[in-house]
Amino acid sequence: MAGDFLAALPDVSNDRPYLAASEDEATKRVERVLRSHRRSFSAGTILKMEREPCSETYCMLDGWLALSKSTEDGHRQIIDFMLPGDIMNPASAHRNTSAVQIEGLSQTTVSVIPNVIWANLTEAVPALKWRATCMTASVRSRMSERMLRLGKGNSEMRIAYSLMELFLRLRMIGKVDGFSFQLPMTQQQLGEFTGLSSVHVCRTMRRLSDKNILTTNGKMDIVISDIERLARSAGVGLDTLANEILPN
Amino acid sequence: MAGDFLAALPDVSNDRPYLAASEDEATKRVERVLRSHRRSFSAGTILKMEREPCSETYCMLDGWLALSKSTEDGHRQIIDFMLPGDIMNPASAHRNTSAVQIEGLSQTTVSVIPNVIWANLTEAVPALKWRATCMTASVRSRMSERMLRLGKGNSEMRIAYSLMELFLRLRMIGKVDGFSFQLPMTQQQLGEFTGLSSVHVCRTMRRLSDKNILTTNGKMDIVISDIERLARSAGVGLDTLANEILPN
DNA sequence: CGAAGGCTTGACGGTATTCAAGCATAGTGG
DNA sequence: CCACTATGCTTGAATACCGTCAAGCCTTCG
Repeated sequence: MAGDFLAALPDVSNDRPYLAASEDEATKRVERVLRSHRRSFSAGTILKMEREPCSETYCMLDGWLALSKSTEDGHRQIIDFMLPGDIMNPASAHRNTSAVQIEGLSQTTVSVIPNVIWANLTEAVPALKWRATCMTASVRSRMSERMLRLGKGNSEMRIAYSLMELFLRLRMIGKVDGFSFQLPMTQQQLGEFTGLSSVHVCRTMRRLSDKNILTTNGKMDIVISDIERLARSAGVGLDTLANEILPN
Repeated sequence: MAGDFLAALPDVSNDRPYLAASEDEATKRVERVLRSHRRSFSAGTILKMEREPCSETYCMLDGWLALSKSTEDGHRQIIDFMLPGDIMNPASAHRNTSAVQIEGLSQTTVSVIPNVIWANLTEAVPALKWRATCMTASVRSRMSERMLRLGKGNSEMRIAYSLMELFLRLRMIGKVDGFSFQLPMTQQQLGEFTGLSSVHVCRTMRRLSDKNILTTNGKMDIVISDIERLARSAGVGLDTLANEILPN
């Protein structure tokens, strides 16, 4: 499991000459910390509410989490999804409360690591710190892309972009089979991600389906049948987007 | 100038026992680096284009910057504004290109510090590193709040929220006089920030003005006359928002 | 004084929301 | 095995919100 957090890393030792412990020892230490703070949650569990005290860093081991915020009148916006290998600190600027609600979309395994321990760990394992830095940039990049489409895109662009983003992220962690993948969420939740009503998500996906850009079976099993046109609908090139939002 | 980046800091030495150089020496070193990389730009200057190579960290000394992304058909979304005291690294996940376009909205002074130098500096001055961490959380928090409103809010909520956010940020750096402040941007640009057309920005601000919530003079000089009702329109409490988005 | 840029207002049309009803599927208990 | 329910997807109709187009006005600057 811990391997997930170190294996995919670029060789950092060349350009960042930290005084690292030996590779093996670092790996073991990371593994130990991840294991000892490991917790599992079933789908639908709310791990943290908005503004609840929070001083932990979350390392995703398996499953999906949704980070969301809600208005007083009950509307909800999903800010981001967390997938295996992702690292997240949900703290607001005040540093001791969570800026978002954290909810499991599926059976989920997470290491919830107190910030003090996390700080020590990243000090000791530069590769992990580097990974966290890349993650921060990755989150910011994809949030920016989504903001652009929330502000200026129509429903087709929003849905197409979201599917592209999730496809790329899932592909990186080996969770797609060719061009098909499954999203553990309802159309309602995809709407909360894209800023659309569930009804309009349905209509928009049908339109994409009618254009033979993708196929669905009504259970959020997606097959992209024309990635080029999907990318065009999303308003971004596949490789361009991959470079921008995937941590390297 | 450098004082701006250290003065407002919380006393970190208590809960984060880094081996810090003496206060004075650290301050001098930060001042030296900031000064030697200082650059000034006039309003309208584009400092960086989207996807342009970028390996620098930006420390705002004076003025306003807008970070934006554009669609192929020419629509633009302003992702965030940078104000004096802010620290930003515009890198995408790929780490060597900028995820956003950077443009000056006013006469601006910035220290543009190569990442290697920045890394050394923050290693040597823990207070600065802590500030950068707070800035990261602050940016993420306010982006989340804005995403919520881009996705689920109407024009009044978007405008009201944006004015609240900018009011709070400006107040923190001493740029408001009571409840009045100036925004160095056109209604077109405020629309690019809120995901609205300039025409609708105009109408919405007029509506807020008709309700006696604020007054404008058509030159982006804003006076908030009823902060409580502005907060209600924005869908957030003033203090709640301050806690969430202002670095402490 | 003329030109340029930005604000304002009206009219119109398009996109997305809401409300409502019907359908399909999976799970439950008799 | 079969109602029965709950949940989510689908589709239609009516409505609301916002964008676009267009014209007029004001201010600033050369």
